[in-house]
Formats: sequence, C-alpha cells, structure tokens
Amino acid sequence: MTSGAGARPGVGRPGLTTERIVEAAAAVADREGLHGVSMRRVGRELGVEAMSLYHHVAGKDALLDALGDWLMQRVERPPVDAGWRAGMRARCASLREVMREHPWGPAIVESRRAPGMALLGHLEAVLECLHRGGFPVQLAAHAFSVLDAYVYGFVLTEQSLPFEPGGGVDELADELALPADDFPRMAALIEQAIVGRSYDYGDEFEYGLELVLDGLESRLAAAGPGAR
Amino acid sequence: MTSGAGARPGVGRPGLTTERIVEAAAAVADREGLHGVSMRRVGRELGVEAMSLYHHVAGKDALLDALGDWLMQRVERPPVDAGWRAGMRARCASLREVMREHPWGPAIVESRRAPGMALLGHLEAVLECLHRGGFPVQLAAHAFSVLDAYVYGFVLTEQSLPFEPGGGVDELADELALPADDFPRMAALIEQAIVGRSYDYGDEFEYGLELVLDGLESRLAAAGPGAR
DNA sequence: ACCTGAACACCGTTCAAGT
DNA sequence: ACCTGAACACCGTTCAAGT
Repeated sequence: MTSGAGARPGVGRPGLTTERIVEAAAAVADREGLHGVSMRRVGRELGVEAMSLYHHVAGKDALLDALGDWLMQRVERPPVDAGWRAGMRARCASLREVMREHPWGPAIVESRRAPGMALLGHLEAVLECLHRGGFPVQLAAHAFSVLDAYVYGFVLTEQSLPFEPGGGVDELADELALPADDFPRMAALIEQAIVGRSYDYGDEFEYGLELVLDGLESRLAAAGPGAR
Repeated sequence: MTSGAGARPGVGRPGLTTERIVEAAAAVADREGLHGVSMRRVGRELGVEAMSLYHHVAGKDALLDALGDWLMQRVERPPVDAGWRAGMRARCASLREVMREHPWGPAIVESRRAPGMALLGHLEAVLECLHRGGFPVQLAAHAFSVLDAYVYGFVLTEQSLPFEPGGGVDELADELALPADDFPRMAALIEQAIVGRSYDYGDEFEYGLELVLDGLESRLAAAGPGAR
C-alpha cells in the first residue's frame, strides 16, 4: 500500500512535474539559447516524449511564462537593512548578473506579458525599499521605471555588442575595419578610449547606474525631507 | 534590343531585389510580429516561392540583419544645428518612436550581433553631436552607453507591461487582482498614483530621459569647460 | 492519471532541375 | 541568371489510443 504494486518504482525517473519541466527548459536555454527551447527538445532533456509535457503545462507559451518567472526568482531582492541607494544598487547588480548568466533573459522578459509571482514579489520588495528610503509614491514609480529601463537596456545593448563581452575591442577595430574617413568620431573613440588600455564595456554599467542614482537622489532631496 | 525578346516584361512584377525582400519582411513583422517572419511567409508576401529569396539573401539570419538595419535607417539623427542636449533628446525620442511603430524592434536589436551601416552611421552622428557639445571622448562613450541603455530598456519594459500602452491601468487592478495584503506597496502605488488620474506609462519616458540628461550635464560641467 | 504514436500544418535549407 | 519542386530534418499541437 505504501507503494503501488503495479507501478514501476523507477527511482531513476522522479516523475514529471511542472517544476522539473521548467528547469529542463532553463537548462536547454542556457546551453542552446531560447531559440533551442522546443517542446520536443525539452521532452528529450527529460527522457520523455514532447506530448507528455502537455499534461503539466498548457503549451509552449505557458512554459515560457513559467521560465520567465523562474528567472525572476533568481534575482536578489534589496536587503531590508540597507538604505534605498545601497538596496537599489544591490538589486540592479543582481538583475544584471542573472541576465548575464542567462543570456536569454532579456528576450523572455520582452516576449512575455503575464507577470508571474516572482516578478510581482520582487517589484513589491523594491517599492518597499524605496518607501522606507522616504520616496513618495509617485517618485518611487519614477525611480522604478528609470532603474529597470536602464538595467534591462544595458544588458540588451551589451549583448548586441559586436565584440566579446570579456575581451577587448581590438577585435572590433579589425573585424569592422571601418574607414576612419567616414567615421572619424568612432575611430577617435576606439583609438583614444579603448586601444591600449584594457577596456571592458561592463565597467560602463556602474557609471550609468551611479548617474541614475544621483539623479534620483537629487529628485528626492527636491521633494523635501518632509514630503513623505 | 532595348528589352529582351524572350523575357516576359511583367510590369506587375518588378523583379526581386534585396531591398524589396527586406521591405516585405518588415511588412510581415509589422502585421504578424517577428515570430511571423519566415522565408516562406516573406516569399508569399512577394508572390514568390521561399527558395527564390536565397538568390538575393544568404539566409534567414542575413535577412534579419538587413531588417535590423532597415529599422535603424528610420531613426532620425540628432539635428546638427541643435545643442547636444536638444540633439540627444530628439534622437532618443525618434529611437523610441521607431520602436513603438515597429514593436519587433527591440527583439531584433537584441538578437543581432553584426552592426549594419545605418547603425554605424547613426552612432557616428551621435558622437559628433556630443563632441560639438564639448564632451571629451571618454564622457561621450559614457553618455552614449547610458542613453542607449535607457531608451532600449524603456521600450522593452513598456512593451512587457501587463496593460495596454494607451489605456489606463484600471485593467491591471482588475486583471491582476493582486491581494492588497501581500502587496501593500503595489496596491498603494496603483491606488494613489494611477486610479482616478489618467495615467500613461509613456509619460515616464520624458521624466527618466531628463533625469539622465541632467546627470550627463553635471558630469560634463565637472569635467570642466576647458577639458576638451 | 499519465504517457504515447501518428498525424497535421508548419519551419529553414539543399539540391537537382527547369527556363 | 533567376526561379522552382521535391526532399530532409525539424517545429507546436490535437487526438485517439494505450497502460
């Protein structure tokens, strides 16, 4: 009675669950890109036919929704004990880090409409942190909007860079081989700012983030310390 | 001799060119999303078999590269006579407008690696505008990075919003029906900032853009008027 | 209840064949 | 030179059938 007689115990096959399916989808996406996430491919990842997945997931769209929320679970919420600035810095860094580890992140955020529980919970934590930092509701909305736009946009543009993230930009100068006569400013940029020094586009992230945070801080000060 | 004897003149069918193919692809994307852009579908749009396209385009990847550059051609460059701030404001607005007209824009920017001529030309014009505004090379790179990240990110997040862009957020409150006990800050935000007033998330764009521009202006001032 | 095989209408791309 | 038909190895999804 503890374990059905007719059922193959099969310890090797834990049985299909929505969670296991989403994790398999993430593994496939990590390895082969979002492009490679197909029902058949995810099924194979689990040693199962594609059609079996339909008993646990409504369809591919629902699977992608779940995958988006799986990603959002990995993003750290702002620490409760830190101030708003440190909190935002930490959660923006985590958001970027997650998107870096899973390069299919921006694409899935972009293609989805239905926000999952992880996203909502994260958003709530962000708003709570800003509230504690003294942000009026309206300003908190502004802050959230501009910060999210910046982080997602940075990751997006970083990924579409024509050179490898880690490597220098010397490749770019070679690969592109853009005529300096037609593009004098770009040539100057590449020469002065990049060649020679070890340039990492990733360093731009902190610069822009601090710029945005500075902007928010001055807006907060202008709103007045009493404007709670 | 002027026109071959055996060739069907066929005024109705201008003959396939790369340009016509890219335009057809854009039309399909506008109508059915980037998802709907398939070689077969684009072929049908032109009254031609899918395989004919391969005589003018190397493959689907090359077609998408060309489609990305087609999009970038539509983005207005900063006016030469305006100052850097007005110039950046104008080109950021245009970039956003183009992405709004063609919602598949961010997706294609994200998925492509090879920058086309339109993108390079646009980038050059932006750098030129900043240079004239007195931006040192390094600061121009920062400016470009943070502005692009902001605009792309804003469009991306705007599109993944769970409510219709034009409409209010009343739908959200209904559709989501999130329990106010679990999400007090979000509930407060929706209630205070949105319900009642006619809230348009699009208004956030200008707010954030000005915040970023303010940040750049103060960085520029700190670099010193003589730091050319 | 859960899994599956066959089937349907799609994909991108190759290749030999037509004009 | 340019276009095409058939073919190959893929898609998501439905549905009737198995256990």
